[in-house]
Amino acid sequence: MAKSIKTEEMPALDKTDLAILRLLQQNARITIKEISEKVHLSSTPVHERIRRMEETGVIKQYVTLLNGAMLKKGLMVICYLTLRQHSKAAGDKFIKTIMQMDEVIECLTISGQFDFMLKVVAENMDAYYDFHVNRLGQIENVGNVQSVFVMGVIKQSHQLVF
Amino acid sequence: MAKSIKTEEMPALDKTDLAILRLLQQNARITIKEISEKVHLSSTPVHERIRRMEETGVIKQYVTLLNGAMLKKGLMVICYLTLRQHSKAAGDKFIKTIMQMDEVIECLTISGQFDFMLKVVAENMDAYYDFHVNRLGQIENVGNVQSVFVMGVIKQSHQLVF
DNA sequence: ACTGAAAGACACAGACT
DNA sequence: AGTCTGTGTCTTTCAGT
Repeated sequence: MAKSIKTEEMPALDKTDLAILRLLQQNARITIKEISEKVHLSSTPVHERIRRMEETGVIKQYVTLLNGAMLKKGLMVICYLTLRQHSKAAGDKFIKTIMQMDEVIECLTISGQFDFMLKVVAENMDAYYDFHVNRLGQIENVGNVQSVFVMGVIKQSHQLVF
Repeated sequence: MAKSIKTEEMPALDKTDLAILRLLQQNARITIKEISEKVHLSSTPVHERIRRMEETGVIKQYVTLLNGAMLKKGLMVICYLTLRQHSKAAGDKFIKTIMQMDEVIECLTISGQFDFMLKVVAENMDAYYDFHVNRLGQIENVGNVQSVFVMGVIKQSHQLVF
């Protein structure tokens, strides 16, 4: 008999797993040896636990965060928009287009008066204006668009395990 | 004699630096050896370039992205708020409080009708309600608060170098 | 599920071009 | 600014508890 359907397969993480995740969250390039010392285990079980968490999908990705201002990506804009029609096909087409846009580093579907929230990076205001008019504006089915400019980044954490 | 003051020290990144960043962005745990092979260099200059980019701050941090749904952090909320007074002291006090709140994984100062945009993670709606009333609501100087619920994450990229 | 040992791979520093 | 080479350290596998 089949097990009950779950949205996410839960691999039952223990305290050691969470301790390992806490360390990896803060520094993805930490060595397994250093983790082992901090969680008071030899490197073998730490290695195996990380491998398991990568496989089950608890660990999604190891990424490097870069300084936008030093890479000509100093402007960040939050961009809200509605679609004119909300059919599955229309939504999928919009999503497919957004996925290919490198400047769009985040896209969320949200509650409220707008359908989507985009986080867009650009070199400056001219570049953003170009994106707004010539790239967003070219997508069919896009209704209202509203831009909110980010004046400062106070906090940016990626820690889901405290 | 002192050098002229710059907001960001520009280390003049060349194509090789950008290629290295592109690889590190996608996988922070990639080995230097593997990078060297892909950029057609020996490991010594790659090692030195990475060290320099870490030091100058182009590389900010290596982080591990985890699956929120598997860690009882399935709910994401965008929370907008205004402060009642906008003095430097009042703002700093608010920021200090936000910094200590683990559930707040992002905080931006924004243009428009609100002062701040917060990204908050919670286990479920009850937990978020508790955060809203007992944690945010307890901070003095907070004026209007508006919550927008994230229904789906379409895209989440951290790539500033394409 | 863990330890400890051992082999292989890698990082890192030095000498040199 | 790069290659090559050596040494020490880390990863990864395996036998054993």
